[in-house]
Amino acid sequence: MDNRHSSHAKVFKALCDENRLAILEMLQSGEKCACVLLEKLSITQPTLSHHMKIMCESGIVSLRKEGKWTHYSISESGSAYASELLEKLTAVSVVEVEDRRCCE
Amino acid sequence: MDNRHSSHAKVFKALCDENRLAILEMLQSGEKCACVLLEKLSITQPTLSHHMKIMCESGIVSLRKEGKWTHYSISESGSAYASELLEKLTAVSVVEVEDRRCCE
DNA sequence: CCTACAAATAGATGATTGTCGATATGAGGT
DNA sequence: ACCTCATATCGACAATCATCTATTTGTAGG
Repeated sequence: MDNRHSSHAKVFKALCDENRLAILEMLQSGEKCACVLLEKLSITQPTLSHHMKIMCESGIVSLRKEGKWTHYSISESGSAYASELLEKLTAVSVVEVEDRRCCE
Repeated sequence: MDNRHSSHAKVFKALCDENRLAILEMLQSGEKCACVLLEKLSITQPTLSHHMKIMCESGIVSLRKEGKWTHYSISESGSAYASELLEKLTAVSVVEVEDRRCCE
């Protein structure tokens, strides 16, 4: 339907999986290498890779490549965007309309 | 895995669908009856009912029954909880650890 | 070059989810 | 009691998603 809605949904999809939330929690203490994340989760390497892709594409996580390794961290700008988005989506307009009688 | 993570994921799942975001947008201008929401979306009544259940269970939306009708509105407390949750999940701890060398 | 290792991609599969039509529930009005 | 209308629930189905194994890509060292 609305393209904007599907792009917004993408941001929150990053937060809809238990493993991704666990990853986010680990990243709160700072940048982590994929291999470190991997050894603390009960998932395989391709699955981790898949989750990291989703999180990066949502903007909430960013990555830094260094030789063979990939380091992930929480993107402060991406997180701020997600927070602003959530605030905007749930903001109730002050104008409490009178005639909200709809069907009677 | 962690029960807490799956309960947190539930909150964001409410925001992961285009139709649900469209509904949320409609609710921003105030409480709406299900029938009003229905006529503006290209989905059937059972599908709307399903989406509203998910949104109510997430806490972001609350409902008020009035005779035959059900009126939905954005829950300010539920939204505030979601916002706080997002802030907490993406908060980076100030202690930028030195030895984050992981694998070399 | 060749090997070793980290991460990404491809393809398959089972689970979850969004969607529908059909039916049930529940609340008024006649 | 019965009918009508709004909403919820049921059961089925298709699409999406998380997960796996196998393979490819890419980087660094011998």
